[in-house]
Amino acid sequence: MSSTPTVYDVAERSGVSIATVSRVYRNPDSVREKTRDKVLAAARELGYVPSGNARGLASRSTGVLGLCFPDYSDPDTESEAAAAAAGTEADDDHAFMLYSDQIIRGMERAARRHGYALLIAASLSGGPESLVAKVAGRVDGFAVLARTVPTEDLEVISRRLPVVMLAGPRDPEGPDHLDHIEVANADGQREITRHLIEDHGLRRLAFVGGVEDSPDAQARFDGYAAARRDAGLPVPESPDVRPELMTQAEGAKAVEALLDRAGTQVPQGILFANDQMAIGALHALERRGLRVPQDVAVTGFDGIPLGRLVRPALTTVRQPMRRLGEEAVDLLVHRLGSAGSAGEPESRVLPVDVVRRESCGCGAG
Amino acid sequence: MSSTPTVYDVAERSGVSIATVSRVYRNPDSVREKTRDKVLAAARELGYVPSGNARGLASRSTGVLGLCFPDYSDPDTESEAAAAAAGTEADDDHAFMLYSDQIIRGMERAARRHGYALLIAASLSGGPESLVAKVAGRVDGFAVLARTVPTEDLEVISRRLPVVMLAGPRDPEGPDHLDHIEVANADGQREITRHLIEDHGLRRLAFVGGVEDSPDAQARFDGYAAARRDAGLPVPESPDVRPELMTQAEGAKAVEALLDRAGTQVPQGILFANDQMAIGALHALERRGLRVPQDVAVTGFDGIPLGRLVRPALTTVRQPMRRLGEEAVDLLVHRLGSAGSAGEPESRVLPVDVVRRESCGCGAG
DNA sequence: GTGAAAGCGCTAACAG
DNA sequence: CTGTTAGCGCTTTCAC
Repeated sequence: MSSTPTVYDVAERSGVSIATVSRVYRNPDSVREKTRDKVLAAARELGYVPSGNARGLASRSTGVLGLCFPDYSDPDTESEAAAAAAGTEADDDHAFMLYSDQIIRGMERAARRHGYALLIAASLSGGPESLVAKVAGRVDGFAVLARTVPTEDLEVISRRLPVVMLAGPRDPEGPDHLDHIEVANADGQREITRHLIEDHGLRRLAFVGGVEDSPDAQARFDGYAAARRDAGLPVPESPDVRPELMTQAEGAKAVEALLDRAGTQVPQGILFANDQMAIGALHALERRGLRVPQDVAVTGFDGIPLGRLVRPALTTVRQPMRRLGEEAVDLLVHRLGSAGSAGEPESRVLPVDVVRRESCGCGAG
Repeated sequence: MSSTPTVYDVAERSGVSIATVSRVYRNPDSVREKTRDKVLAAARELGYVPSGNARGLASRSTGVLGLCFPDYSDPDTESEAAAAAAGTEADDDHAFMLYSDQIIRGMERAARRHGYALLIAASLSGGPESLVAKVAGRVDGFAVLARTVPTEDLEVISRRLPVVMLAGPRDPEGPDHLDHIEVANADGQREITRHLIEDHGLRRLAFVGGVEDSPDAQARFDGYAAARRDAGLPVPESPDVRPELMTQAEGAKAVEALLDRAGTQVPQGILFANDQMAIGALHALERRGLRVPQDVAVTGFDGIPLGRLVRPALTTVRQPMRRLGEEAVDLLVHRLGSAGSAGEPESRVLPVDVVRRESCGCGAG
């Protein structure tokens, strides 16, 4: 800690100019080896570490990319401790990778390949002071998970540095100079629905949707509806059940509701807007004495790791979350390149794929 | 992205001085509301975002904490693509959270609570240029996963800002002003070994160690040896098998080696230095017609989520990886506080706990 | 409550 | 290959 040496100190101690010290750190080969060693030695003795801030200021670039994601995990300090103490399944939701963890991993790796580090922050509210603002001020460009940052803030920020929006539909109200990456929610749900209808011959289907304001869940429902239309089945206005949260517990509750309501006309297949709910449903169905997939087929959406391990293994639509992160970095790096800054906002849709496992009636694999 | 407005632009446009603009962003209450609104409005119109670099430079603090972790996942671009294409279990290792993912999560949350953002980087080599140096220059303090950064670099860096070392034993050769957090590897392994010996009455035990230079694995072996000593059993010099990697595949291989070597004297219990290997072993044992735990007990170390899902569920020693991250942040924040900078280097050992599941012969739970 | 001036530690031309 | 000279955009005393 103490006095914090600077280029001047190192320069003086090694008998060169500050410019040379700077060069040693920025482009070592541009300095004669002997000089370089002298500088490095002095730096070591002094405990010199270049200030990223000063560097960034002078060179107008940070070498850092950012990611802002929603503040999921936070209603915790108490509830998590409780879950841990009880050893309940509640922390399953925590033990496995979250959407954001996967994206972080994808971005970190891609960033590293391009020589960037990654700054992450779960965003809170907006305004000045906000973490988003902090991130924005410290990176060369960043990605934002949908609905994390007030559109208004993004509007301002995206005028100053590249921002790519992840997941969620392109917001027509939002700033129009944002790049945007999403996955093919509707296509995926449509295809998995088609699979149930055509390949397994199921007709009595039910769809369990997502929370009110989730555009992803909405798109998935649209895909479901489209597949029904394709097959000449009645097209519903809205999901058969619309849970409060998209958790395992809510999935189980949705099943109860569906069965209670159905009487003897139990659906032949239940499609869930995400894996968590589908997995919760598996347990609930078992408790009600219904076999999956013999009595009722079940499908999810996301492709979380847990889905492969439950019995029966969950048929689902897999989203390439890691790739989402990687593509985000690619897009940012491209924008940062001399070529990129100009172009039109780009919007990519990543393909998803249907993973047929046991819960739909397909064999394993 | 065009001209990048500064405090001067905002000041001019709103008819105040740059000092006032600065105040609006740093301490809004110190400015009359009317003035503040004027400034904010101008900022919005201009698309002004405060430069974190300039701020950091002027105030000598960044509001960011860092984490450097080893570059695990990288032999990838090809091998991962292959695994994905084949849909093999190879990507199991990827699907689940890694050690570093858990720590990232823990740190991110704790950092956020303290108003910090988190900068992460998988470190490459050392020297100038290195990512570590970049991280060091852009944060107020950071954590390093053991053996990630050349000790020499840390020596220099830790003189300038707080660094906390994660996992791995305290390095007596290393810089002595580093704080340090590790988990009770030896204690945990000793306790789980005792459990097998005393509670299950097993005597013919085998220990599968870790890679050569892993101090964690070494400590675990020490714990195993200690438990044997406690029980009056012969104390081995070294693990019965020492794999190249600590993966599922290597765990399976270790089992083969052990069984081939054992003849009819099959061990009654096999203890693995981590969960991955133990899980791989479960499959291998099954293939060889041995039942777990009836014929042979198996234990792991780490407490990864997958261990709870395999059959039989894995008895293991759980490390509090999230807490590792949280404690790291606490330590850093404390050092950063006026009080902290002084104190002696601190070394914490986090307790682990034995999770008794099925693979040792205990019932579920 | 607000302004003026002096850096923070580095990079970036330009000379030599 | 190395030195000189300006700032980069903000925070900070210190006056007013």
